[in-house]
Amino acid sequence: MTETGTQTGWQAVRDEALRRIRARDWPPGARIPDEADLAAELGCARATVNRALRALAEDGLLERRRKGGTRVPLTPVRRATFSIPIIRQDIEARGLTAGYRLLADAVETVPEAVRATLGPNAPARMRHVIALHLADGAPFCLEDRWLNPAHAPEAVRFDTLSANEWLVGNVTFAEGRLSFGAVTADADLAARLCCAPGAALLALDRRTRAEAPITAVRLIYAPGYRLETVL
Amino acid sequence: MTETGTQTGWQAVRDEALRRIRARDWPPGARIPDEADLAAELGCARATVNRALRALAEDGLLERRRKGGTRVPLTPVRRATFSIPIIRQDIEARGLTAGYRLLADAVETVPEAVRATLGPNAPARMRHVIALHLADGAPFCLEDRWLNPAHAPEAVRFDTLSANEWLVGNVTFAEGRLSFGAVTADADLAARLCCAPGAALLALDRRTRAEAPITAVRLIYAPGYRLETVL
DNA sequence: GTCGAAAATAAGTATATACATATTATCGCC
DNA sequence: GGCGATAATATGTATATACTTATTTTCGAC
Repeated sequence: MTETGTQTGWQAVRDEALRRIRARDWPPGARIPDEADLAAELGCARATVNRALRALAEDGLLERRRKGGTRVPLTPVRRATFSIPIIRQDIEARGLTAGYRLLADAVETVPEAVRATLGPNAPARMRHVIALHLADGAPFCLEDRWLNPAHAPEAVRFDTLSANEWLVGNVTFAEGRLSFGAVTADADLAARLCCAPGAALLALDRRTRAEAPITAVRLIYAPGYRLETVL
Repeated sequence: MTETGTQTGWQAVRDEALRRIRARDWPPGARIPDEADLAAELGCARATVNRALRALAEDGLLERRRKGGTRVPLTPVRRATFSIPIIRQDIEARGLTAGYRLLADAVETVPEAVRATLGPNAPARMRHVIALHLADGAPFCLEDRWLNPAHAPEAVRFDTLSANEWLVGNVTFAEGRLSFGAVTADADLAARLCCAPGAALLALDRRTRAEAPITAVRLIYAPGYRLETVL
């Protein structure tokens, strides 16, 4: 089929499907024509339709089942994808100069609250690395990290390069979990992030592992930090 | 090529590529073998390799360029995908009973702070809908929404069905933005969410539009709410 | 009407072939 | 060494054909 603008065939099919969903030609709950029929109607290959509809299913806008066909869900679960860069690049992308200050780095016994989140094969003692990331000299986020010495022996120093950045370049993980929540700045946290005690701060928790845990980190952002994406 | 377990060929190729990235067979910054070479090595079609590597690129783990080939990025920008269900289903997925209470619904002049976020063709007056979502009778989140009457005329009532849910079933959008951050509970918010004033709360903002804005909503979650995903 | 088995079907995938296109490398000229 | 043009290349996409597989429907026995 002919393209419009720079769109490729499968993207044009996807957008036509979106248009039909939006116009309620295909209302919520409805089963849509199968791939072969759509291909005939739109003058393209079944594989092209498949590619287009799979993309919409990945975004949560369609539900697909072999034999069962493709439906517009009654209550779609929309998917939102956020980009998670390394901290320095997050800062630089905001047009700011990134700074870094290592605050602590010692092997310590892992507190039970952290240990409980690590999963199987967790070591009893890990490196506890605390660092402050600055944007144009002002606190941007605090990195509070437990790090498996098996993956980052003490010879690896985080005096100038953050653990956040070192890990990305040196360790790849098999599984990871990411979560966000809000925390209240206590006096210590407020001092480090230069904000009022009691301020609401966004906290990002990430745990990664291979056969054993690699790291558990909490990034606590200065007030006002927001994660954004397009839907 | 032969599959392992229930994995299909392209998934097996993807996982082999991940294994090589993880093992640093393909270190950060390295250009990896091109698709035709990998296809020959792995005993499958180039299209199969293409499918596998595109998936990794979509996750931010590889960078691809026509002619330039495929590289492991020096500093990958990992992508994290969150599922955004309707609020009632978010509650029910936690094994809790969803409740709903409409607190306010009136056409009002849109405050400048909200209006500024709406983009072109924003109406001066919109429905301001405030509702509380309950989980097992306890406040779960507050829905503070500005809604374009062109998309939801006043005849549409939100006494028992939330705007959040009604919109999903009745209006599809062309563009949307999603962001979240942390806010501090003031006295009013604390009363509604049954938490202490000063508590840190996760706030999720969503704006959707077609030719004109559809809605701008802020969901403010009770303390402890976390957005989670796997990496 | 229920149940298990079999058939049918629609999506999921694999491949080969071909073409498109965004880059990167090379070349000739200055 | 720089520049613009050209060639080369590796990914991106389209198609046809075939096969796989997860469902859904149908069927026959009871």
